[in-house]
Amino acid sequence: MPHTVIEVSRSTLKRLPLYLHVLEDLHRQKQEYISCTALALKFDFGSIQVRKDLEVTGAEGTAKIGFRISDLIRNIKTFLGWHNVQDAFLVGAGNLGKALLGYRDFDLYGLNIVAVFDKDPAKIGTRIFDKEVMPVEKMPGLAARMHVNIGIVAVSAIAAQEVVNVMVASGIRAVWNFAPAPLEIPQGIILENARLTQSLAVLSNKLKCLLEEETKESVPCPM
Amino acid sequence: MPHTVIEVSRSTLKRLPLYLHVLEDLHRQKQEYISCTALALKFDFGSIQVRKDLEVTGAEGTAKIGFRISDLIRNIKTFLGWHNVQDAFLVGAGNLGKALLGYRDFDLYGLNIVAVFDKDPAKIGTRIFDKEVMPVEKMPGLAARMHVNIGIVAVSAIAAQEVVNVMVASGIRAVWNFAPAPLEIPQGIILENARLTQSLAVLSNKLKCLLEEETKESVPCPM
DNA sequence: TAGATTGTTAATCGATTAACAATC
DNA sequence: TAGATTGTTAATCGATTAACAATC
Repeated sequence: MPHTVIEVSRSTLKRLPLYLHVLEDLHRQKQEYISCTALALKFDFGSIQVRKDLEVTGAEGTAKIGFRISDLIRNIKTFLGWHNVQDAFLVGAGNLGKALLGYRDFDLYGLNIVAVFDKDPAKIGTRIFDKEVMPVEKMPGLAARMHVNIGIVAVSAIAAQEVVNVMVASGIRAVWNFAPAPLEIPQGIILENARLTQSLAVLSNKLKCLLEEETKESVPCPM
Repeated sequence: MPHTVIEVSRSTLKRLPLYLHVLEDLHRQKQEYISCTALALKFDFGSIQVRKDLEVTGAEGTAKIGFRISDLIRNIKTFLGWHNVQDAFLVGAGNLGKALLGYRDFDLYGLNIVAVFDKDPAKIGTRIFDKEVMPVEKMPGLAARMHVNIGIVAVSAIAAQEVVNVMVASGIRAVWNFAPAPLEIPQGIILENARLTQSLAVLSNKLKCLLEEETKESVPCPM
């Protein structure tokens, strides 16, 4: 049987964790089934979209009843690869790095930060959430030994490219970048930007529009 | 002259800060002009898209030369509303809250965190980056007095809805949410989710695909 | 002038939405 | 049975890409 390529849009991929959060919540409340219609009510998009999205994970529902919540959770997690927890290296022991280390739920999302690195000699050797901060030079050796695939960049924009270069040289396959800088990576390495300023840009523009509308008695904002 | 509505896609809005980062970098290096072609090289999308995006900000270039960098920076910032810095309240003095407070560049992006709130009595009264943590109950009074429009939610998923309710009651117009929970807000209030798990989902799925490709000798990943 | 680049209009592509038969 | 919901195919909508004239 030929394994067909499942084409998934970035948009769908981004909505799946939203469903997951709600589903896990309902699961804790001992609810067993949910329909797309009911699930869609939690969001500002329709039930057809929810059904389409769930379809890609291979979830199957029953007419009139809906989907078994435990099945959906399992399907989404498997689809995202969150069942096999991946080890990750974090570079940057600043405020953001600390926040990421302190986020206890990452293991639920398939991520396990196993080591922290920094360039600052003052930080090296200190412990953050029970993890020792190590010099960046130690990354290549450790990456190879521990078979780590994911690297998290939590340094300044200026330092980011250099960090990524070390990561790539260390054999890291996927980079999660929190620095507000465009990074250059070789073909075959995955780069995902978690840029806060993108989200802030959307917020700012909408707010600007809203405030202008009020003061200037101008045209309505497209919201 | 009739003020026409400028329809801007969310995608364009999200790319604008990317351009801005690069442009500010070039500006620091005293470069004066740049063409769309040159700017596009920094990203994994084409020059036509860059030109289209810049168009919405009202930027004007000259053939053969390109765009004046200082003009572009001004146009983008104005378009996003980042020239008029907005005051914001931050709720949640945990690790993420601290990281956000410590991010010194927010004022460049039109955001100025003026106060921090928390529910935890142990945190109230302490100082983080020179800002005193106050009880959430004080928010409504302060919001009205200080005319604060933006509220930043940096609390757990369970506490998030409650926090937003207080924000809305306080007269907050735009909510920037970092909690992994779908929030209900009344019409007319802006909600923007900065969810890390969305970004992580994309990364995880790509990595899963990459790793499966290697082991199973299966079909290539759509990257 | 020649060639690169802008500005704008048209074509393509993909994602969202709608429609409807099948099913429990 | 009737009605709600799934699963799937078709239509619409919007964003990206291409094409090309205008311009410096």
